[in-house]
Amino acid sequence: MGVNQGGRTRRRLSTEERREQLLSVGARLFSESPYDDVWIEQVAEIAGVSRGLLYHYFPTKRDFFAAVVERESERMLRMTAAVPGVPVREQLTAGLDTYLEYVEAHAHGYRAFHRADAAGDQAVRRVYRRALAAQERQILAALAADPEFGPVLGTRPDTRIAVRGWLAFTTAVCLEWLRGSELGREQVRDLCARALLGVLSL
Amino acid sequence: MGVNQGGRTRRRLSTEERREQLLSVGARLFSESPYDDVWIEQVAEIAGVSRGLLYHYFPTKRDFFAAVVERESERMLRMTAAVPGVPVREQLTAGLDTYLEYVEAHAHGYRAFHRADAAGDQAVRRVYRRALAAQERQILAALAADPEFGPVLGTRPDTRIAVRGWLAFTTAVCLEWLRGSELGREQVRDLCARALLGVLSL
DNA sequence: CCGGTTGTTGAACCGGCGTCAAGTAAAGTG
DNA sequence: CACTTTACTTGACGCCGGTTCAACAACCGG
Repeated sequence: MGVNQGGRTRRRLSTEERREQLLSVGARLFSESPYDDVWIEQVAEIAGVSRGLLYHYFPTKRDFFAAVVERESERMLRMTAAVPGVPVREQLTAGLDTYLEYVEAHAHGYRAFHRADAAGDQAVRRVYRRALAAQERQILAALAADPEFGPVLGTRPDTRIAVRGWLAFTTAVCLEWLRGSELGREQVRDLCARALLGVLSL
Repeated sequence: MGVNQGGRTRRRLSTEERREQLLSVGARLFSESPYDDVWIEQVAEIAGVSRGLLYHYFPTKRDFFAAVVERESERMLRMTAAVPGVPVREQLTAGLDTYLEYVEAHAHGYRAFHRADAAGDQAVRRVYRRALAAQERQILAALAADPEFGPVLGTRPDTRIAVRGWLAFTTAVCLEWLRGSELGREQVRDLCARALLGVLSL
């Protein structure tokens, strides 16, 4: 009694702490294995907690996954907020630098986040799409505000899709980078920057 | 007796026909719902067949999904085979045209195929990655054979990653295109072509 | 030290996957 | 028209992971 399977005495955390811990474990597991290879029991065991507790914090496994994705998307958006007033060509390099910094620092969460693209159900997808749309909006706004790009691109209908595609490009490159890392951060940054300018080529 | 739930008399197909039919139904369902929202029973019912028969053709649900993905990847590679000798700038437009033709004609399969990216287990992922690697190889070979691109790009380490990223770009744009289709096929083609040339910009 | 609040447990339930044995009937073969 | 072959059905069962819920125990105020 009073002990769990690890042999340590049970610790009672605050709701916030426990929630955070569970999401953290989830991010790690979901980054390593696809959705249905992640056992709810596995999450509980690693967290040193019972299966039932997870269902106290999250209604279903999917909601749990959605929460992991949402937490990561919030963190990502917070870190990559645009700096208004600066020309796109400069802002791009700086923005990509912080983005890549985030990717390196939260590789697990980043991978888990991008699993929501194809793996999730409607609810998970909605969270994912909202995050993507926010990034997209951020970029489009920065482009529109720039005297070099704004006037030209505003009139073209494919600008939005191009930006969305570029996000997919960047994501794929980053995931590949995390995987093998045959490239340095600067190379990745320059490649992605070149890609955006190329896609929008005038 | 002698009738299944649809009320029609049972039809006996050849192994190949039945297999093809099941994969076809699978492609449709997997394109509409994520992996675990697709019941094996649902597939059987739509095919007008018993649950047991599916397990006669495919050992497990995952093998079934893997077979759907593989079938689609084969079809895709068959249709987008490169034409040697032709300069990349010309080949690119033609190749993208057939690719987009494939995407439109087999939208279900295309979507189902790209679910394997994040949804599948190891076996499914392997099939997916093999298909992607084949496309990548195809493009790299075409680039290497071209007098304009070959000599320059062969020396750069980021060419492979750039191509992989471009595939992600193209995929994202196509999925978006299928979804809302605010763009015409020519626009999508030109956008993707511009993207590749831009990424490889010298 | 006691009682209430609340984080937490353990076990049972449910529903889909996967198995199997025994059979049914549609096509080919003579 | 028998006879064989084999695609296909049926239904029952075990298993396993997601999900539920009543009871428990750790902390806190009095």
